[in-house]
Amino acid sequence: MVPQKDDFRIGALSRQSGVKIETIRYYERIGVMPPPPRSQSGYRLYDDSHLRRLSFIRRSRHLGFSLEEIRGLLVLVDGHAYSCAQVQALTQDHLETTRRKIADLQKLEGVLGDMVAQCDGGLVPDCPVIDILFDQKPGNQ
Amino acid sequence: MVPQKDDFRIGALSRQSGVKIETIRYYERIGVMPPPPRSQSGYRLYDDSHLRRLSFIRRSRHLGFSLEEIRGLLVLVDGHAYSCAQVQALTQDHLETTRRKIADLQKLEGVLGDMVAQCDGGLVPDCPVIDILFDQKPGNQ
DNA sequence: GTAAACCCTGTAGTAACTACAGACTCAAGA
DNA sequence: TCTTGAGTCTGTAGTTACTACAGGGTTTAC
Repeated sequence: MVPQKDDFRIGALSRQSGVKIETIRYYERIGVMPPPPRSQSGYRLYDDSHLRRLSFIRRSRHLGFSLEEIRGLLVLVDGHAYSCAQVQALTQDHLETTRRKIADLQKLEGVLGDMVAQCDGGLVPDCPVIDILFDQKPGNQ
Repeated sequence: MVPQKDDFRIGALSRQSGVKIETIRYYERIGVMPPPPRSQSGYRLYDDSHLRRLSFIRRSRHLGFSLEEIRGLLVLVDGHAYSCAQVQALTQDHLETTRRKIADLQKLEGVLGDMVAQCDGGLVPDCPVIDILFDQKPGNQ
């Protein structure tokens, strides 16, 4: 492929996409980014389609999709065979996972909040938080 | 140390604590669990103090404390030099981190929910979720 | 021409585990 | 007592998603 005016190297792609150079190379290695053409000196040459794909990956990562989930989405898109139903199902799954994580964290928050509330912040080596973690609740002694 | 009646081996500790054998050995390797005495044949021998410490670690992990945070707590406890104020501060930090995670996930939930809501689940290769991820919002074309 | 920035591949590290492999030990049953 | 399977050991490597070099080649700006 002859270098084109709109080709850019990995540093430029990194700056434009907000994804680190090393991460871009990692994505290529694990296959979610296609290997781009190279210059005579071996430099990777990217065009706008790569930038769009990388931005897709980045947005999806920011939304908490795992790389494997992103790979699944990209397989659908690359094959031009996806249906809106398929994508919706994947996204719905992810949404439900997110909700479960929130619920788990909220339980945690509750427990932690209770623990902290039992602390009077004194200067003595005696603390209800430690007791709880050592399962030495006042009722257990 | 002469084997004592209340000594038990790693499998028993694993069953009693709910922490896997390999994880126990990992905790020892990274220093949050002390190396226990050994039998003549080289088997690790644990007593109730180890079980208590491991349960502390497990509870803290379940509460989302990182191993490094747990290490910090254990340093305080081991030195018998902690104050309730120190522990409270660490726990409060952790509580605030948990709250931030919840907030982040709730934002995510909102975005994902909006995305899914735009899907009519059709059978055609045309999906607002994909468009959004490719930054091809209707208003961007 | 020079020096710094850029890029390459390969390797290894992070956090918190997890899973072998190969070899030794123990315990239960015959 | 012998046998066999379970238990344990150390060492190594893998998981996920990056991240950070090292050493060497290339490009760019002054």
